[in-house]
Amino acid sequence: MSRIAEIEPVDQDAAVDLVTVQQRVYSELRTDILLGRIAPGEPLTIRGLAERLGVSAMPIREALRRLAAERAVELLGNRRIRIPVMSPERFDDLLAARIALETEAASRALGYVDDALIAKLVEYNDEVDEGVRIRDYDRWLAGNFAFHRTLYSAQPDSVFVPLIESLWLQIGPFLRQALVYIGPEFTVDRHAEALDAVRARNRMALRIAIEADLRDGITHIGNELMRFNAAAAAKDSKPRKRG
Amino acid sequence: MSRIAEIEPVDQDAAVDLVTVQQRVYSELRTDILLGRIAPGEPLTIRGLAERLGVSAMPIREALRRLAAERAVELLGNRRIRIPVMSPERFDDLLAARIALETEAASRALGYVDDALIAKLVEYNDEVDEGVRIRDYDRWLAGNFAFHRTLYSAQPDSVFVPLIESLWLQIGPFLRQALVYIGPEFTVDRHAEALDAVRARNRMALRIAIEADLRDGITHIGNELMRFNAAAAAKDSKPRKRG
DNA sequence: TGTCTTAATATGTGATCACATTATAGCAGT
DNA sequence: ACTGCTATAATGTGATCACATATTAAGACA
Repeated sequence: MSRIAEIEPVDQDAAVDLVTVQQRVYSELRTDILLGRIAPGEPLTIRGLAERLGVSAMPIREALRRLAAERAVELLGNRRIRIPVMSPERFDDLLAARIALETEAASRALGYVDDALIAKLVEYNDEVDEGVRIRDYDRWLAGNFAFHRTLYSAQPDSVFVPLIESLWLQIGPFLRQALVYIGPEFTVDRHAEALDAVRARNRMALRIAIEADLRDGITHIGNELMRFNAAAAAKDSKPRKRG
Repeated sequence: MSRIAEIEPVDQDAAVDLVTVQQRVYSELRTDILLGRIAPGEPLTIRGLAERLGVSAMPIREALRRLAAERAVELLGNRRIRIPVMSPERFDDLLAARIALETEAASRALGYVDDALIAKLVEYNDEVDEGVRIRDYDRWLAGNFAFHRTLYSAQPDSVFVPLIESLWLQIGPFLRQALVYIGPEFTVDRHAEALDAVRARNRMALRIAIEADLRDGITHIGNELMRFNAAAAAKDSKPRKRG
């Protein structure tokens, strides 16, 4: 590397400066899906996304390939890509998988938590409450996921976290829809109990709190699926569009 | 579609005729990793694989991107790709994740099993035994995975199966190494107990059998990790090569 | 007005090329 | 022999183009 090149600041003007374009695209699409900014069943196209994000097709292709492997998007095979649709059976499966993985991940992460991490958990929990207060769905969802991810990620290089995040990506778009449908003030969580269990380093109590958090918080939302889908089916005949 | 095109058999001469080149490449690499034909830590290159499989770089790139999302390969970031290496902590994590997911998946699939599926399970179990008898590692590994996958896949469109297979891909290369190291005749499984539980439609017994199968069969192998890695570390100073 | 056929458009896939950056081999200096 | 520098080779990333095929729009016929 020459001395002249040091003058150039390697073009890190953007706020998020990930090393490759594809990582930025992936990160962006991933957040959109996780927070449900893209609706279930919504079609995506490589060229459309490329134009919208101002990049060529290559980074989009590789980002979508990765998201497809995580089941965040669906490659239909007839040259069509979309966000997967939710069904009662799939929702039940996703909840069961979340409980199985997240209770175990929490239990195994417990040995690594310190006061600094607990402080972050409290912070994210406050974000969730704030999201409910001002009806900010993005903040509610992001805070919720951050709370859980921070806990599980206490264990370094966990194999659980990528699997769990794949489940979140699958449930995110529907969760957002359901959340808007029922309103955030009717949500419930067991974060306080989980925090107590974490502080007491009580493994069993933590498992119970996590399972209760998912079951109460999610099934409550998920039970609205049938009537929600019924309502959606009524207007399903009308076509939709989005770049 | 014109009538003339019907004469052309759409070029399905190959035994495995998946619709896209990338699917064939993915399937091929995936099998190689799952059965441990590629060793942990082994480097891969796009151009090398492209030449070896007789295709261009594009299908390789997309297949590797997908495999990376499944944690079957590792993108180091310094323009280097490799099969992930195993560590005692990661092995312990993988086993715990397998138990958490596979016991639940088995339990949930139990309601869908019929006699035809049980017959297939018996068949795959025979494959495992045959693999032990003639010391065929590929057959042993493939039979084992087929046994479990067939059981879990009894439930249609399971969200568990892709997650579980990601874990298999992560454990495959090491499992093969360990298997060669200790010899297949020292392996144990609890497939018979699992089959009994399946036939009796006994959920709890099935969960216990699956957990025992994984714990006894895998930890026994995994406990050899330390001395195996110690032996490998001795010759690690010598450089390796492979296309 | 509805349905089948046909033309036009759009889309994912694959191939090839250019490029920045990294690793590796070669080589001098001590 | 060993270390540090240099030049060469190799690698992943991104861009652009061609192509087969699926979808959609248009139109003809009844």
